[in-house]
Amino acid sequence: MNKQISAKRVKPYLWFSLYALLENGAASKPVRISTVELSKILGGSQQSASRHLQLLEEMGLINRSITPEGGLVRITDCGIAALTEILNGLKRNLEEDRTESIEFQGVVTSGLFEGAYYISKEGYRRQIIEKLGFDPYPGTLNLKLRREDLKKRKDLESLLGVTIQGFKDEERSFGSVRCYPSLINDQVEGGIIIADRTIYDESVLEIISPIYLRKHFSLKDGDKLKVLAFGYNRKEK
Amino acid sequence: MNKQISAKRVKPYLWFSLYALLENGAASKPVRISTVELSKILGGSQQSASRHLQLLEEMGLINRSITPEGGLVRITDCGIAALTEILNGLKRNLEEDRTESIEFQGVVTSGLFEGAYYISKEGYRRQIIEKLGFDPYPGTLNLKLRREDLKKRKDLESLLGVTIQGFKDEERSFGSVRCYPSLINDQVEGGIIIADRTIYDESVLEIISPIYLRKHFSLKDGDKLKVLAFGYNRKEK
DNA sequence: ATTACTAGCTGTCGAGTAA
DNA sequence: TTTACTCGACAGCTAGTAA
Repeated sequence: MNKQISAKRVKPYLWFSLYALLENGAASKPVRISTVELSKILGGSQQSASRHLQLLEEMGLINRSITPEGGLVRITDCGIAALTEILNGLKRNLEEDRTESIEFQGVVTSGLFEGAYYISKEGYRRQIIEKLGFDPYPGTLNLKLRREDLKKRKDLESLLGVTIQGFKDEERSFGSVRCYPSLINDQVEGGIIIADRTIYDESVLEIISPIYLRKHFSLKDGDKLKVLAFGYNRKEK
Repeated sequence: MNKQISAKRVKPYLWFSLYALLENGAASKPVRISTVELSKILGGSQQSASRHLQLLEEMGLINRSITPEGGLVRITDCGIAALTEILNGLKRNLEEDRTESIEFQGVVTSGLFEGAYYISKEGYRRQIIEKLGFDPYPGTLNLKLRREDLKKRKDLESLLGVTIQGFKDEERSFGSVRCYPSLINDQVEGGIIIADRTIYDESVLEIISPIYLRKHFSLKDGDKLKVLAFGYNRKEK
């Protein structure tokens, strides 16, 4: 992903051309589409379709390789971002409040063993009991996500979770974190913790649970684990 | 909702103006917004914003009442439809496969007592046992939805459910139906049946369950019932 | 068959301005 | 302050055509 082009910077007519490509499956894989075909879809001329493709490519929103049988077009990550921006805007404003679940898979890794310190703070613990409905084991399990699940983490963060308020004790202050109720390996309840200012990289999920997960599932570093997280769309009415 | 204007007929630049209005909360309630304010949001001139509003109104996508303090703008059902069309397109193509839950509330009504006939057909029963995981009580419960839940029914239908295939017996043929696994009154598992060619009006949900719900909850016609239905976004990858 | 250039047309934009 | 008109400028469109 190069320079991020906000969807707002993409002119409306080009955005709709990009959308037409999306509708024709150019998101995940390159798609064979001629300028004549695209013009039919857009309801314009072949010349305009051609120009749109040139401009979209120039802006880095699509990749193409042109052959005599028609161009091979694929939307870039940057293009997907421009589309997703509008998707999120529409969802925010049009969708009812619903719960959604997102499934993650990853492998167990060792963290910095700081989790225990934070979780055992009464300020956090009390809220977890109250809002998540369980008394957390004093420690967190770190899950390194598969590459293909990185995008899902962003999806999860775009959902509403349970907010655990920050607080102060004698020594220092602790920031707010969000928590998404989760089901671990289809079996154990728990939660995913997302700190608003995280010290972890985005490919690691921090998991809490009422029980000691490493022991319960006999987990060693590198073992696979599945986590099903729940969040809400935000309500706007 | 008058003549249905497909989002495809709305010119890109007008669609984006409509989207800007949505982002500013003009979906559910009228919103006070002057042409100067709108022009700032759109990054254009006051004159263009004014023209866009005129055109959107002409097309029936918004309603306005103009006052000296700035116009009061509300997006019409038709306008919402034009926005939703794009939302659904984006969702279909960008979203991962996730389960979503939708909650319905309604009151128990008497149906035509045909449910028992259909459910007891082995062709349906076997599939329900296999795909839903329970042996259905031979009958359906009809739930008359609240007005505000009618839209949710469409949301539910836009999700993927479990398909119960049609079949033939000696006498006649039976059509396919879709079923959405559900939780009734937070307690009993069951499913919502949506026939592809329904004889019921859209404000009535047909519910199946392994138990006789009327007896279990001591239900009389007019009693309230809550149903939480689960469906999947369609996968496109 | 393709894509994409040039030329000329059309429609959108925005400054000025009226109501 | 508003909204919205007129009209000159030009962005984006299409037809014709080249490669």
